[in-house]
Amino acid sequence: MTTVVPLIRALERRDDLSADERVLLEQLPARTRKFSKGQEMVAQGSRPRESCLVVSGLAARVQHVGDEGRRQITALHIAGDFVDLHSLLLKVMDHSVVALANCDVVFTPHERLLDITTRTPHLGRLLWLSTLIDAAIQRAWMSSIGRRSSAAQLAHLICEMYLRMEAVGLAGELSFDFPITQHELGDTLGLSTVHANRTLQELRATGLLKWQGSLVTIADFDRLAAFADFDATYLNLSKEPR
Amino acid sequence: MTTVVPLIRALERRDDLSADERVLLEQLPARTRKFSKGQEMVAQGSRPRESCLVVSGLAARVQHVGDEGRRQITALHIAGDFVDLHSLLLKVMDHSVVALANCDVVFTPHERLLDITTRTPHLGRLLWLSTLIDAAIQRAWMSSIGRRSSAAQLAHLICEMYLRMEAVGLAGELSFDFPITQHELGDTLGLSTVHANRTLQELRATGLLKWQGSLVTIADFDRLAAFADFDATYLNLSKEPR
DNA sequence: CGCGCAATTGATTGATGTCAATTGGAGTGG
DNA sequence: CCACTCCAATTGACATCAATCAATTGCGCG
Repeated sequence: MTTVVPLIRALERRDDLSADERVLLEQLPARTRKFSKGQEMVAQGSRPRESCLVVSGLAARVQHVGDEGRRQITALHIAGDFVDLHSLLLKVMDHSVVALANCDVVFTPHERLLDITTRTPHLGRLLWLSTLIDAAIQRAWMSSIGRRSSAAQLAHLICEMYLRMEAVGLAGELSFDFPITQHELGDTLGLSTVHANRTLQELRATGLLKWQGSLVTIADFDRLAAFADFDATYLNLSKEPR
Repeated sequence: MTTVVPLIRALERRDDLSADERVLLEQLPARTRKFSKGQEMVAQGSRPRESCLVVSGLAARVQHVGDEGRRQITALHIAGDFVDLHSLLLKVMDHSVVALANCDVVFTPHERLLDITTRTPHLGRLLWLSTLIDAAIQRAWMSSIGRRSSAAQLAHLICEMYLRMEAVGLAGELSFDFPITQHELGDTLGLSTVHANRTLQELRATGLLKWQGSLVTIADFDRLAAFADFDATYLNLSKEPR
């Protein structure tokens, strides 16, 4: 099952795995499904019996607000991200998961994951950790939405996505593919589409980054990070015993 | 150790505990400390060796943004909330925890908690669950900050806090004690103090709630919830096998 | 009584949303 | 290859919302 390789790599970024643990993960039943741009992979209000992992593409957690079609994207997920471990214990989805680009996604039954947490508590903790990192990212976003200027907020997001992409080998020389629509960008920043567009133009005008098609290129990471008041601690990209 | 009673009650709200599990929890070493309003109980950037649980009072997770003293409150915690399980695996705090009112807080060593996750995976999952619920609340807040009008956002917060207080027996007849400053309220809603004040007045003017001193009284929960577009699913207040 | 902090107010500026076009580019059928 | 369609990106004008600045009021407490 090469499909779980991204997961193994993702967990190993945070802590060492024993050979046994790696085997356990490789033995996970993995049902691969493809989703095309715009498709919903997990529905708000549903009670999933499997959790899913993004193997390639870009997925978003989406929450619908009010009855006028407003929505907020509360997380973005790339290859190696366990998008939906939350439903393992939360049972009822409080949000939906949508493909923003074509995605390959692997589904694994809840009972097998629970089994892993029982048999190897350390692996269980690493899964737990993965959801804790999601939560840390959510806090960072919350602070961004609430307290940063729209330009700084966008810059912050770009710094984060670059480092996350870079960590899984998806980034080039200060550049990465970010196939997100300005409408969707607005939904993640808590801005209208029009303002998302203007914010993006403002950031381009500073010369700190280029954004052509879906390719984002950072001119100077340190200056961009300074502009965004970005501190990567919350991404937990370093390896520690957990 | 009667100090962990709030924790046991909190976990039991979500799933049944066996007698053994209850004993394990009761045997947790519990160092009780008092914090007065404004005091910091966990510092951003630190590496705690204990996790803490609020026994009484009101605590907030705070994130500092930029260098002009801006800050965002990313969570509020009341009696029975395990405020700082996050540091158990995250290691470095990405936020600090502050007392908004005088608090009694219990600290438990990380190694004992890790030990529990190893010995009783089910209890480990319930601790995990507690952080997942925190994350679900964070998502709801994110959607509120990003997509709701300030009045609806405040109404949403009130609905949430009422149900949470009610669940631990801290609410009266549609009322509860909410000792939060308008400045702090602004920091949780992502608004300036002045605007927090005006939003509060606006909500008072609708007649949906009263707020005298620190006592919040909801006139009509259903209408308030409708106004706020509030759906309690994310609070996971029902009991399920996890 | 007076200090100090929280709450409140008014005036003004700045940021963001909304509405309504227009432009641009990719894909499609002729 | 061209006309056409669709959707994303962009623009301008305008209306609202929210931040800021600067007082002022209210209240608990020594």
